[in-house]
Amino acid sequence: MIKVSLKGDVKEFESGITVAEIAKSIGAGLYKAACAGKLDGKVVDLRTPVTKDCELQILTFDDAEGKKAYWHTTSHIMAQAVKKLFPTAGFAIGPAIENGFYYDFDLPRTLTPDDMAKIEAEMKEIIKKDIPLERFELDPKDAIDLMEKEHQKYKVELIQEHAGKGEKISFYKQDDYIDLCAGPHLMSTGHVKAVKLTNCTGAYWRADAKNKMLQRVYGISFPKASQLEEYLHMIEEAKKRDHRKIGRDLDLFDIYEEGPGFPFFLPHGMILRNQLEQFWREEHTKHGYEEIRTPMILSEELWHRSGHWDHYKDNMYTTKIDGQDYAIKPMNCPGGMLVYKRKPHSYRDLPERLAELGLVHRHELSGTLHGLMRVRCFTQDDAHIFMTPDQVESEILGVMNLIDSFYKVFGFEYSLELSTRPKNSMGTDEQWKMATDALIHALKTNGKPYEINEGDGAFYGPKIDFHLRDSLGRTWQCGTIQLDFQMPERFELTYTGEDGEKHRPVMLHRVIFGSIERFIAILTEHYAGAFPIWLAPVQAKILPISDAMLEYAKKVQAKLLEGGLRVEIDTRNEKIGYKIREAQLQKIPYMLIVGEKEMQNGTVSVRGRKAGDLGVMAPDAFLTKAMDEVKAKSNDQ
RNA sequence: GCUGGCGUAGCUCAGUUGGUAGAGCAGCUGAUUUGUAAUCAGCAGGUCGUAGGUUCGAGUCCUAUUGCCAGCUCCA
Repeated sequence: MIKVSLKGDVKEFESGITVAEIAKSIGAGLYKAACAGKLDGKVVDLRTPVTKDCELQILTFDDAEGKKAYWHTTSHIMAQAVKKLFPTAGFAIGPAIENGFYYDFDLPRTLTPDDMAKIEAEMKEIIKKDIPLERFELDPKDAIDLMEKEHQKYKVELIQEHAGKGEKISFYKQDDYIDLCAGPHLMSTGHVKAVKLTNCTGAYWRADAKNKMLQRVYGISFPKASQLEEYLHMIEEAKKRDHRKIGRDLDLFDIYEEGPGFPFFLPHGMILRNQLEQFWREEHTKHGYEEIRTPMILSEELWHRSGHWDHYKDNMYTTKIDGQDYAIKPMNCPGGMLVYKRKPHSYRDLPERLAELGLVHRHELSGTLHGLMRVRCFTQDDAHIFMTPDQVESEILGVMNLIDSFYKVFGFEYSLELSTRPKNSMGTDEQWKMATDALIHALKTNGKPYEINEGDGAFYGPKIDFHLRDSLGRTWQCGTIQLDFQMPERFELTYTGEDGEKHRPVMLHRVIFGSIERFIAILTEHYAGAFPIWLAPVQAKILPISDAMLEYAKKVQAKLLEGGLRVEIDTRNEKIGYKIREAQLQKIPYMLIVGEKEMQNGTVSVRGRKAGDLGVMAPDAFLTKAMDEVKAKSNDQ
């Protein structure tokens, strides 16, 4: 007999009893809901025998790991359905992802929406039949034989990779469908309830464009039909937040066919942008930065010197002037180098923090363009910090704090990633080690958790990236801090030290918004277009009830404009309900309704876009309230 | 760039087996002068992404091209 502790409740079982059987002994409901087990903190398959005293947790769909097993099983059900419809199908990989699962198939023809419906119907059949998933293990050699017999070349390739580890290879079998898989899985297909295939696209085997393109089918499943409906509803809601749609609707920005990847900023978008830039300038001035602006077109020779030509020329636009070769800047750094070199520097001048809102152009692949999130021309809120080696850490920490303070203003969550030396890079191992160690040390001092992306650094140095999470759960790289020992070398930057000798400064590239364009896109989706009052293009709209109040409305507007508020009047001959509806749809923070009563009393009736009717007040009182909120950058409107 | 889907009025979309385009909203005009999310009526608006081809005839079928969308890849 063995003792198993379940949420602190200790029970005795026969040694060798499986996790699933333990779940069953507790109740049929739990058995049906069970997705996997957690044995002494380790996730295990439900079929795992328990042979010693332990602590056990039965994982269900409500647990992250359970959800994964649930979705992964659904992906196997999809594969079984595909095998029935396409007996010669090749199977690559089919993991659970953040929301649902996918499976990559090698099929004789491309799938149509009609096929998707058929696969879905077949999956429902398989679920109805409640086919048990059986787990078995083979030696690597036998595993390869089995998959070769099944004509599964991708699986053979996967097993060959695992073979070296000398472990047994596990499989799961449902009827005639056998799949290589580590698990864990549900006990049978009937435990999966509501299923929906959501998308079908191409994807390369091992994500390499040189390999064959497979067909990736995405789907999601839930234990209850209502949960599936809720999920689909949430997706619909998220779509309404799409910055491309809101951008057009609110007159913020747009992209036209005439300039793929080159966005236009419309009047309201320009106000938003200018507010962000103003905030940015104020903060940078406070933190000891000096703003510069460098030219957009510079000679090709400069880009050879900087190393961009060798490492980045495929993404660069070029032009000829008077027969000479020039390039349009894809980054601001070389210009910054020239500015640093304008005069001799003393160690007393350092750090020199040169900031630049620099418009850069990069030739991105056409298929990667996405609204303002990914464009071919964008403004980096760049800065290059030149410093002595012993200033490196405090400068990095200073930038990390500055970034943190910016993101807090918008209420953003972010995660940190450290990217190390890529294959195609400049500099010596020693320099890279020094730079990477400096970043790691700063990260440790800063104390926030971070992930490491091996080989994902810039060609001139390692970096710390700041990833913001958007309303759809996608993460976008915004802020980045990149340490650079190369550029100062290449441009022969120097400063005179305390010892009177020439020294090489260290340089830091950094951005906070990353790209103003991308940041505005994320903001637009984050707020669903309802920007806090300090950013709102129109902060208040005066809605006269009839033409008789127009004169009074203009007086109120003049007063508020005078006070620094962005105010418009809806002068149209429409009913008040209509004007309110329009202002609401335009997400204007405050509506000021003026009718007979307000005109006589010299007041305005204030309506908040979220709060509704806020009562009557004098224009001055409203102005004070609104301007206080602007100043506080509050998001309470 | 690759794979697949799509491209009709400013926006959202109809358009039947190929027989030379239609609605709602927005716009304009008129009436209405209105109290917290859509007043009524009229008018105007499109060489159906572009270029070829098939056909007596193409928004509809074929080819190419371009843009958009989803994903791969890439990255701020």
